[in-house]
Amino acid sequence: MTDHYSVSDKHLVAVDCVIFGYDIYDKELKLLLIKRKFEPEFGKWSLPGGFVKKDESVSGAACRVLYQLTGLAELYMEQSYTYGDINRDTGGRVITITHFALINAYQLDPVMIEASSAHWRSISRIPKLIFDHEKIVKKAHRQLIERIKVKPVGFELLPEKFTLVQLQQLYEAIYLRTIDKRNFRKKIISMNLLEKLDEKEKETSKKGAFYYKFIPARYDDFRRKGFYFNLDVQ
Amino acid sequence: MTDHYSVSDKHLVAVDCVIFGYDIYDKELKLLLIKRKFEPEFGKWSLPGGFVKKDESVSGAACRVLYQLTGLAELYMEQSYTYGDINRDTGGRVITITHFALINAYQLDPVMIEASSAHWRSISRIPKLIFDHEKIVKKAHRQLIERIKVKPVGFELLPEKFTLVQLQQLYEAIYLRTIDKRNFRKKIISMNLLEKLDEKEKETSKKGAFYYKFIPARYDDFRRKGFYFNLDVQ
DNA sequence: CCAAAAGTGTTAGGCTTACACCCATGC
DNA sequence: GCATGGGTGTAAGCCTAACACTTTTGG
Repeated sequence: MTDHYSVSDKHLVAVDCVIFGYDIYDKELKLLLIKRKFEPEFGKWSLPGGFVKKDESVSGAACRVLYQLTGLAELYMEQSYTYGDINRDTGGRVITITHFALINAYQLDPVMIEASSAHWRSISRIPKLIFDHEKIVKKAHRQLIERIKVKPVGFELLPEKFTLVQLQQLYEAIYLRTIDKRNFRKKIISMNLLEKLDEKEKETSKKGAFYYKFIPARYDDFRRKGFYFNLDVQ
Repeated sequence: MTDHYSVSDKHLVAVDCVIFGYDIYDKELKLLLIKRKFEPEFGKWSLPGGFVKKDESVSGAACRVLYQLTGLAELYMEQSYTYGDINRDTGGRVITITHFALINAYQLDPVMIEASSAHWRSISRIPKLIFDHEKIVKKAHRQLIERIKVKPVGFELLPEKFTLVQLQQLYEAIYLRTIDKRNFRKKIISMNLLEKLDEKEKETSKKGAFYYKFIPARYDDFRRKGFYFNLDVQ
């Protein structure tokens, strides 16, 4: 009998990463983009990516790409979608499994970023990207919006200590709309997942705003009891 | 400079299809499974699948697999998830992009099914499947549940004319729980997407139940006006 | 006339939304 | 003392969930 495995076509398989970051100072959701370092499309803006190797899993490849770019392991990462059109990459037939990652921009080593010629670009001012990368970004952003509504992943984008104002601004930056302050606070506080610290953030106001921190263990506990996170608020 | 494309590893890439069907008579959600026709795992239960060829897109490959198995084109199909662990397939390193499809089991040619040694199996009595196919099925089923809550795709699984009782039973079969009859009817009727026919289904009751049909054009119209489908009901 | 399935409304409570003023402090 | 941003409560309305009886008709 024929060996279906050995007679079948093989393909280049890549991973591309939509890396989201957030800047509490200019209050914008950002993407980590690179200038492509090889042909075709040398020097053009692109998502960070790489080919999947023989001896690594697809998610392993995504982690490697992230690690090589940022020096960070253990980031929040999720598979987004797989793009497999024949001519999506002008350099050859490449199937790409895209992922999105959330990183706290403050953990990031600026030297590393510089070395990779990577740059943060605001989600609302994305430059022209190669291939189908703009479509990939749009889809990942829609998925991020759905995700932060129902899973406490927004904290991955913030420093460990943050104010409620900062948390709300993060959600506004992702949703790309404003949120009612009182409704937002009521909802997040009522979930009982935050610890209010005694310390205040005093850079942005005279009165100062209390810092909070997210308690992952409490979320895990509540989840086991059937609780659902929800920050879908007007 | 090195050509990153030509020096990179290539992989076998497959598609696997989780094909959902529904039987209005035994009121169960079913999966179309096949007995594998080559080694390894010859003769074992498996999802229908196939390798992606050089000259076809990933979604094209999924359509081909579906068409070869069922003779049907233009089915509802959606990409589910990509599985890329190194040893997930014992026959070799294969990355698979899974899809789920919804088919109206009555359109299906039984001869075709027979020829492919395919069989419908109830979702609640899935046999042991090869590789990671059980995990694939679970994820696809969860995605189907989320999808039919917010998109009118359930009608793909029913004949063109159906009763409200049948529609509710379909939702119950997918959700794997009961739904309150009055709440369900109120909600689906209030969406104004169904046309009530004059004709009655009289096989299952003496009184008979009115047939309805789904009006896709009305859904498209409402969607454009910002309406959201929702059948997440208790 | 009776068994079997179809069909129908109402109410209570919870959740979402909308909305405006006081507080604390540095300058 | 005033400008700036932080922080707080309530009421209306909508949506969801719970719940039981009547209708129709073939046999």
